[in-house]
Amino acid sequence: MDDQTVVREGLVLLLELLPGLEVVGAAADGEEALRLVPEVRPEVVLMDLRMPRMDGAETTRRLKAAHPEVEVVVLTTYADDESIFAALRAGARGYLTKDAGADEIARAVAAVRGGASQLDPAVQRRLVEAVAAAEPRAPRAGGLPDGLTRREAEVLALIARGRSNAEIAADLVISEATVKTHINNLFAKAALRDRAQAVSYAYRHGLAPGG
Amino acid sequence: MDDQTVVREGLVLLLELLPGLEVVGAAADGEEALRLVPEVRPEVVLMDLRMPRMDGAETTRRLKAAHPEVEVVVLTTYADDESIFAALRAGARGYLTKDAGADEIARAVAAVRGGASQLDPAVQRRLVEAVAAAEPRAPRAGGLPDGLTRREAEVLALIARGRSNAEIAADLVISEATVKTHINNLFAKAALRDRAQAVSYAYRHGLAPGG
DNA sequence: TTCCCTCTCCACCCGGGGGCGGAGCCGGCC
DNA sequence: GGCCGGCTCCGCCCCCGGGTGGAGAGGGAA
Repeated sequence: MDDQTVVREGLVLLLELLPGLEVVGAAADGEEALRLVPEVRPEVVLMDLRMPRMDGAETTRRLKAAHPEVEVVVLTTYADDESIFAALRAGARGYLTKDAGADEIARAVAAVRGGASQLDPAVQRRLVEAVAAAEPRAPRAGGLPDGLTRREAEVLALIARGRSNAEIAADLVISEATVKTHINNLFAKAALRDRAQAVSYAYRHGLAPGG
Repeated sequence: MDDQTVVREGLVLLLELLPGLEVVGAAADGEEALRLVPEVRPEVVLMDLRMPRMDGAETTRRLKAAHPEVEVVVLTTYADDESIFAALRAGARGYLTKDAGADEIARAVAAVRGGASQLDPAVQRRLVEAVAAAEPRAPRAGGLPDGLTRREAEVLALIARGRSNAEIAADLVISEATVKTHINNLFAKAALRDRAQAVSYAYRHGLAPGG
């Protein structure tokens, strides 16, 4: 799918030449694509990101919602992080730039049909770095930092959830005075000044609920 | 680098046959590799993950710490999530399984030398799915949530760093009154009650420095 | 020009948060 | 038995943080 007619028709011709690959349809924009897919039942959709009326990411999202079995390979000129992650989150499983040759397109299509992926090498690098930069997610089980007790960690988790002392007291069914004691103790142990720093500490050590 | 002598020597022979690729050394385990690298100054290191004495991830971590310019491509039989993410977090920029052909190894080496990556297709799929499943990390450049202004986001980032109002005022070279104004505005926009909730908000939206 | 938004600053109020000292209870360890 | 650490609670003090209302300067858009 591509909004530039010349590009699209050239691409169709190119793809028809490839063995093991059959072009069942072509669309000029997202809305046309969504109409076309139920008719022609493709296994794989090649998707441009920049299109009029509905962009590729949104089209991909709707396409996967309606037809989860259809695999989407993005084929676009842009390879910025924004586009890449938006497309992949929308459900695309391949991502090629338009300087990819016909053989690379064929490999990518074959890969997604086989449950794998074939991405542009630069995109692969972006993903590698995104994964490498992701937090190593501290193990939830045991091992509290700085000698915090279970109760203190529990209070800390509630602080990280934005609860006030009174709310924490209600949550744990203890008095507010006790909450303050726990807080003072954990502040001393973790060298924290106030609850704002405590929230940050909780996130960095994986003690925040869902963080 | 590989601990099985036969495998290692066979690999060396294979790689020597590839154009544009020169084998400058081979090691049986991580410690030997760390000794060898400063001597032979490789551009790219092929790394097995399962090795005696020091595993590939740890070796990669130390190698990148001592020689950040050296690129590491993992070449292993295992492609479970655990191994993949551990290796990439350790600093590897390529990941191949041992059913990769010589040409794929050559492509991977060339890719990392060129600042890109060439991963095993199955590994690519794992990364794509990891990224797709990851929380929609708000884009750092532009696109602030809930209509926050740049200044408000700046103040928020400092709050998330645990700074007091007075410290934030000093950091931004404005009065504390202005800081309080920004804070009140961003609290209203983001529906926050206090700075503890603000820190949590900052982390969830990727506005916290390093979070 | 006019209007709106952003950024800047002021004064006032007050309630929650944080510091400090002290205390009792319980269970585990020496 | 004695001791220690965790959990519970109390009172007191004080200041930072947050709410409100108001105001002026500068810039961009209509």
